[in-house]
Amino acid sequence: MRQVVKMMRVAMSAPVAGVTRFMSPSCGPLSVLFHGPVPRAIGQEKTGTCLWEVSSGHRLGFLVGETQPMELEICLGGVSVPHIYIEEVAGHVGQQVTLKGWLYNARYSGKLVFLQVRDGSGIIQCVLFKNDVSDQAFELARTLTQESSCIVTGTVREDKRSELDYEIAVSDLALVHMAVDYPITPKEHGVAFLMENRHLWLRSRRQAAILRIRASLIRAIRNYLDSHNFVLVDSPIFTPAACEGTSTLFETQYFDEKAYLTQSGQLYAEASAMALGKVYCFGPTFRAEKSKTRRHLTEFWMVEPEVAYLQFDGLMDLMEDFLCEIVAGVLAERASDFAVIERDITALQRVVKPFPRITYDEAIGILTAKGQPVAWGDDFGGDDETVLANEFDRPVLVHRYPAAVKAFYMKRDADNPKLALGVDLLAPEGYGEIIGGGQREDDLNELLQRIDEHGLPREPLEWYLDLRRYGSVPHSGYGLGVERTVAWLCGLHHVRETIPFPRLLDRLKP
RNA sequence: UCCGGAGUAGCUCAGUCGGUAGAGCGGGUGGCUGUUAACCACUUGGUCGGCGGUUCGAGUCCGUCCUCCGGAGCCA
Repeated sequence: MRQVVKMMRVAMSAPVAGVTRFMSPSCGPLSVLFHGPVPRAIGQEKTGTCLWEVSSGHRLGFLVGETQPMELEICLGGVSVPHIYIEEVAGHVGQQVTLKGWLYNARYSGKLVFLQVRDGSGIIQCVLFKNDVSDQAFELARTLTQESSCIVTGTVREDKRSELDYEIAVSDLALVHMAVDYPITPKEHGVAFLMENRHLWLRSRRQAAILRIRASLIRAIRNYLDSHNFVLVDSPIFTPAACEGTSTLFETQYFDEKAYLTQSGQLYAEASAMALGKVYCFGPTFRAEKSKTRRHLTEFWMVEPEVAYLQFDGLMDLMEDFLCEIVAGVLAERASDFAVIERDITALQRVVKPFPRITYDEAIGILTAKGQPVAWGDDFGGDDETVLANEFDRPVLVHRYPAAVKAFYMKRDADNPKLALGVDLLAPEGYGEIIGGGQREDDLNELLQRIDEHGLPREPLEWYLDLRRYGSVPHSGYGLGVERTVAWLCGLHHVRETIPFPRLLDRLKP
């Protein structure tokens, strides 16, 4: 809280040039309020009022090259007004604070101005009465444009007329930079336009809330794995060749040879698990598939835990416990953001153990009964997953798929070799598969046979086969797609809003 | 890649039967001491996606290309 001990007022008439020095009689912070043209020393060119805080010291010097008159208020020997974030205002009621942010929206009513200011942590309404502030500050408030950066000083007070129950009674306002013709107005816009302006769209209340939820989810994932003694061992982004399946890879030049961007860190995670037991990798993944749906990105983030000596039933237990804890963690941390995006979280609060577990065969039965038959041996489509998920009030685990539709490294079910020990976790409300996992084939000869059946070359997989030559053990793991999970948590129609700068089939910019 | 839809003011859109290019928002000016995507008055603003064709005349009809949107397959 600022406690002004002494105030000096210095009026200067134009033209004044050179260095002006003020000697402070004591140590301590120094606040300077400039009325009129701001000195060049601050790097400003526009007229206005500027709050300049000098951390400590006795001497203040600046260039005055303006041709307009200038007036200074110098507050000496006091404590400067503390800068706080909007999310902290509840703890500063009745106190004078400084907010540093951007203008989100404004309304004017004659001698009264309402500024909605955002600072990344939230949005708060700042009120200026003409009679309570300087003419310069009031004029600035009237002309401040959307997304102009500004510094607000004022008193926090509770007021039910404001959306957040709090508002700032402004005593001073300073311009940092005036924005000109900000493209995204407070009215409605189309998705195409917003995606073109994604770098600015992020500033909107809704997008910021989604990104905070994403960050919270990633933190919850790391917290879970780190606290359960998983070791973070990241997999490479550059990979030498297509090791898995038919998915298209992004090709890039790696000095004198070709390299590909990773489409999964799993094979490397298996090697890491043989070294460190319980591991996970967490990074971007690239798929050059020509997929054009609400569930697909060409670049997305995936966390892939892998555990040595973990077998199939234990894997499903782990997936279940993991998902329950990370969902609960995000709900606890970001309740206000779920409110901002108007997500009804009662469905998310039902994400508790145990999850229903059904076999592929049982899933086929459900789909047939629901009038959406699937031939045995086919994989499920998006609509099939939605029908299955709608049968339950929480995520469902679908396990033991036909081996033919699963990757070469999946271990076969000992009770039925036509089935693979793979499991997908389907999110409720039609969000589909957010986790895919399985027990890995640990027998060298079986694995060689699978590789041949899938028509894959052995040579680039020799290092992977070494894992079955030198102390092979049963092991399992899974991969969770961050964006699909965020889309489900937020109730979004499309994954493109779950990542700051989405990369899609037809979008590489911005 | 396939199927469907759309491109008109900075943004969201309307534009009838082929006959002078429209609205709201935004920007600008003025008004208003409690506004909530504020409101009121005035004002500014156009390569009708590109190219070609039909026609006295094309935003409108035809051809073609481009871009975007939605969906499918594949997958997280």
